[in-house]
Amino acid sequence: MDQKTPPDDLVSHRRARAPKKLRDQPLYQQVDNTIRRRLIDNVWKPGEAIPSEMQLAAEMNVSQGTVRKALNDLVAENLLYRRQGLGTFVSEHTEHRALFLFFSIVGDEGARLLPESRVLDCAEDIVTPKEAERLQLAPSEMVVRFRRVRFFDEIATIVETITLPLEHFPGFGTEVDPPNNLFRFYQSAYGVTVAKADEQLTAVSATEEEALLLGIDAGAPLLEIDRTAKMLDERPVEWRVSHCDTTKYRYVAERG
Amino acid sequence: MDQKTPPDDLVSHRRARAPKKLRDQPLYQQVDNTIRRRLIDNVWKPGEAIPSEMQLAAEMNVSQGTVRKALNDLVAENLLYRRQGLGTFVSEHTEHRALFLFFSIVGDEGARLLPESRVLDCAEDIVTPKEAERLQLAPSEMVVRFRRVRFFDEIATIVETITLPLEHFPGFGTEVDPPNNLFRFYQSAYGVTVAKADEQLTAVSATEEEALLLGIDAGAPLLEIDRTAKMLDERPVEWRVSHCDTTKYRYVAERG
DNA sequence: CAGTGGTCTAGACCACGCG
DNA sequence: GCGTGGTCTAGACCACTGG
Repeated sequence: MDQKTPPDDLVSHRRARAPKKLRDQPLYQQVDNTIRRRLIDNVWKPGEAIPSEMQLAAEMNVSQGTVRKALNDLVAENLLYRRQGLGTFVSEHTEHRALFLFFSIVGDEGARLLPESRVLDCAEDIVTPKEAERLQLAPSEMVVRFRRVRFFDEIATIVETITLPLEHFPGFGTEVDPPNNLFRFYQSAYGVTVAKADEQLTAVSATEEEALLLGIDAGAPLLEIDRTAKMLDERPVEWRVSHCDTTKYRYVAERG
Repeated sequence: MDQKTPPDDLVSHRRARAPKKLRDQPLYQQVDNTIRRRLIDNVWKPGEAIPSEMQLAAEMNVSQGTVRKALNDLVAENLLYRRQGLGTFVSEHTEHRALFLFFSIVGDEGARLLPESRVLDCAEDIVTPKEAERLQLAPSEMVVRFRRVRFFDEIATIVETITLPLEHFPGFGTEVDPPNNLFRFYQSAYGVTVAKADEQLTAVSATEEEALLLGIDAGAPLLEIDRTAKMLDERPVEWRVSHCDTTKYRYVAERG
C-alpha cells in the first residue's frame, strides 16, 4: 500500500481537498489524541485494559506501528502501562503511584512512606480570590476547604490546607470524611483523575498554631509546598498548601 | 532477511553458543550503550553532530529503525537533540539548557533569569566527611570549596557553598576565577559534562552572616537546596548547598 | 495453545536545510 | 538536488501470560 490510501476515520478531512502539501497533524498524534480523549471522557476507566494494538489499528485504519508509537508516548506520560502477554491498561492511583508520582517527602534513608492524616476542620465556603486564581473559578463559586495534620511514624510533620471546587466534589466533607489517600478517593468516588501537578516551594515561619500542632517553636522554618493538581485536560481540581517540618523529612527532586 | 543474521560487531557473542533461548540485552539497548559510552568518553563532543542514522546502522550492523529507537531514547534523556534536515547533535550547556534543566528558581511572573554572582571566598582543602559522602571521595582527597552570593535584578537572593573534587578540576579557583555559568565552564575548560542532579529541599533559619549578606533578619526562613550534580556515568562532580530567600523568588517543580 | 506486547527489519514517501 | 531526520506501513519472530 502507498503511504496512505486515506484512512477514513481519523483523517477524512486530510487531503480531502488538498492534492498535495497541507501538513496536518501526524497520524500517531491523531491516534494519541483520540485515546487521550477517551481517557478524559472515562470511556476506558482506570485499571481497565484498553483494546489491543491490532484492534485499535483496525478501528482507526492505521498500521499497528503507528498505534504503538502513540501508546508508547502515553506510557511515557504515565497515563497507561503495558504488560507483555497481558495488554495495555489505564493507570490508576494505587498507593504506589500516589507515592512515587505525587509524593516527594522522604526520610533520612530515602524510604518513602505515606503519612497518616488527622483532619482538623472542614467546611464549604465561597472562594477567596487566591483560590479562584489557582482553581480557575469564577469569584462566586463554592469550594470545600479543609485542613489536616499528617504524621510520619506518629510524628506530626505536615500541616496542610486543601481546597476543592464543590462543582466537581458534591457532598465532599459533609456526607463523607476525607480519607488518607485523597487522589484515589477522587478517582473512585468522583471519577476525577489527577494526572499532573505544579508545585512551588518556599520557606516560611511557623505560626503559633502550626508550632503547637507540630510540636516545634513558633517562628521555626517550614517548607511550604504550594501545589495545584490538574486533570488530564489540564483543568485544576485541587489546591493544596502544605507546611512541612523538614528536620526529619526532606523534599526530593531529580533533574536532568 | 531473518530477524537477525547475527550482526557481527555488537552481538558477536549473542547466540554464538546458544542455538535458542538465552535472552541478552535488546539490540537497541546495545546501540544505546555504545553511543552513551562514546559520549562519556568524549568521542563525540558537546555541540558536534554525530554520524547519521544510516552511518551508525551500517557501522553497527543493525537496521536504521533500531538505531532510531536508541537515538530517540537518548533524545528523551536530553543527551542528544535532532534537527530535521541537519543531523543529530550532542547537547551542551547553553544558557538555555542550564536555565531550564538545572535551574528552578523563578520570579512571581514565572520568568526565568540566570542570576549574577559574586564570589566570597575560595580555597583548596581536605574533604569533610559530609563532602566525601556526597562526592564519593576517599577521606583524604582534596577539594576546592567556594562560596558565592547570587543576585536577581541586583537583589541578593542566594548564598551558596560549592565543593568540587580537585581531581577533576585541577587549578580551579587558584588559576582562574569561577565564572557565573559554572556548568558550561566545567564542560569547556575541564571536559566535565553535568548530565543530571539530585536535589533535597529543606527549610532552615538564616545565620547572622547570611542575614547580613541577604539583607534580611537573622533567623528568617530560607529554602535550602542540597544538590549533587553527576556526570553521564553517574559519578558525582559537584556538591552545592544553596540557601535562598524565597520572599521574591520561588522554586518550581512539575510532577506527573 | 492463542493472543498480547516487545524487538527487528526493509522500504516507502515527506519535510527540512543547505549548497 | 541531495542528505538529513520524521512519518508510516507491512510483516517477521520472540517472550510472556493465561486458559
